[in-house]
Amino acid sequence: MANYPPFAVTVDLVVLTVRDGALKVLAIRRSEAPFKGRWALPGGFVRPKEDLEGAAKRELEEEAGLKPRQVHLEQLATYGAPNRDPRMRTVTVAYLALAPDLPAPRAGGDAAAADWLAVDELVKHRSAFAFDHNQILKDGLERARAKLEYSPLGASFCPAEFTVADLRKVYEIVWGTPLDPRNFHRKVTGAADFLLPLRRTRIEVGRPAELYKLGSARLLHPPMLRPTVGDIDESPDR
Amino acid sequence: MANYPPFAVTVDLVVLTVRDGALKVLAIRRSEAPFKGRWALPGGFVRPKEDLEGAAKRELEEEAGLKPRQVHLEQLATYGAPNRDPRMRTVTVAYLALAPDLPAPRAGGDAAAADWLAVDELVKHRSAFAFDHNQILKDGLERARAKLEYSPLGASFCPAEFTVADLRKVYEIVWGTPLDPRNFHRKVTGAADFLLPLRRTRIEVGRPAELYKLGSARLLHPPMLRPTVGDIDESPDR
DNA sequence: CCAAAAGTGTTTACCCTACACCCATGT
DNA sequence: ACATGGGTGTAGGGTAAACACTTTTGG
Repeated sequence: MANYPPFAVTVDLVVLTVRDGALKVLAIRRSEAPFKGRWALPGGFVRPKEDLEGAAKRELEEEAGLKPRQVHLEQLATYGAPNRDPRMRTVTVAYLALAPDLPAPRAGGDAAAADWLAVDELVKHRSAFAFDHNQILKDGLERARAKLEYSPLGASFCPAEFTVADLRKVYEIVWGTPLDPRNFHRKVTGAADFLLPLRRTRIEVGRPAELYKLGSARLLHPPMLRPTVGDIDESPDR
Repeated sequence: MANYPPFAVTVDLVVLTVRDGALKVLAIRRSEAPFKGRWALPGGFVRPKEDLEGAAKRELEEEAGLKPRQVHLEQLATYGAPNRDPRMRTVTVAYLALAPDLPAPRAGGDAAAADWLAVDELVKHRSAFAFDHNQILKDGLERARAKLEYSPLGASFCPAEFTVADLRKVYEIVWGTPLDPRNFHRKVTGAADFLLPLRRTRIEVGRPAELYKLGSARLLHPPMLRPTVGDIDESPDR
């Protein structure tokens, strides 16, 4: 017990939001070596008397200016390859955060620049985050996409009051696939305790849309299924 | 960078198997303070040049006598409450392992006694594992139960060659609920690439059963749904 | 022949997809 | 009136639950 190998423990955050019609991830431009000048996920050391989720919430405030209240936060996975940080032996506990499109201060406490990067662009250009953050982002995206199917998590991207169309756009953007508005509507309004109607409407264009807030259900049952991409015809062109 | 709070990093294992018609978890009797004499999950420190999964595999061999080859192993979650170990600040990365009922050596390298404990009994008696291992076990059970629905993971509890009835018993034991043998049969044999028939049979009692090995599918589609426990009638008695 | 378990067929209900259609607003 | 999106109805196909029934062995 007296002796054990010492590790540095950090938390890293995959903070996702839907903004300008695209799925975006919060990234920090590194101002120090290693990987100076490269993008990285926000994160930092866990303090001696802080629990892991507490550290994640603190970083969320410090680096993203986001109040944990408004954000869904869950543990994603832990990464600890011996050489993931060239400076020292580090284990990082990654958290996934889903935030509505708030007018949040972009850069946090640190001097480094922070920005929302479009996930599609990152994937197209093979990203190039520092450390193993490409993998962490990939795992976070997959978790978020999978969870939309059976959880009320999509609403975490919406403001407190939203319309069915707002929610549908979140699904379409996160999944990158169009959904039938009519079937989507029936599905989410039909699920017990999933959406709570506010008996008010909001007008944008066309018929006013009913406003909802999230209900008490923690599961969407039956689940919303992602359209199977290559079910019969794999090639979209031609 | 020069200075950071040092942590001890450990891996803990939730090793599940089906044995004597019950779901069992591998437990170690602690021979040292704290929690001396109490049951705990097997685990240990991660070594300086070892990655996390490597550490989990090493513990699997050392403490359970299980070759990682025969076992499904996946990361479960990470636990790092500041006081989870009274001796020092420790973060543990928990792994979930699913093993067939091998004639495995019970006790491993350590002097401490190891045994398979029935999960039902533990839950009934409010367990009482050391540290936060009750929570870790609970999370591991939930993960295992959920994954049976949509993955070929149930077969990890079976030997390399098994019958549909073998697999069904795994599901029934892990979920604690009876399943219709006929619908189960149709479902698992109907899913593409899920089971590979070996064109041989095995005789126990009654009509010989076809032998199968696991196919290449990594997903069971459509999923096998757990019977909803309290769908209408919550009380089983009366 | 009977018991026991393996495996098939059939019925019914539900859910999903697709799309026709109506509704409520702004211009 | 018409454009625009919000929302409902409905027909067809597929999957699941329940259970009758047939098959293949051992006693």
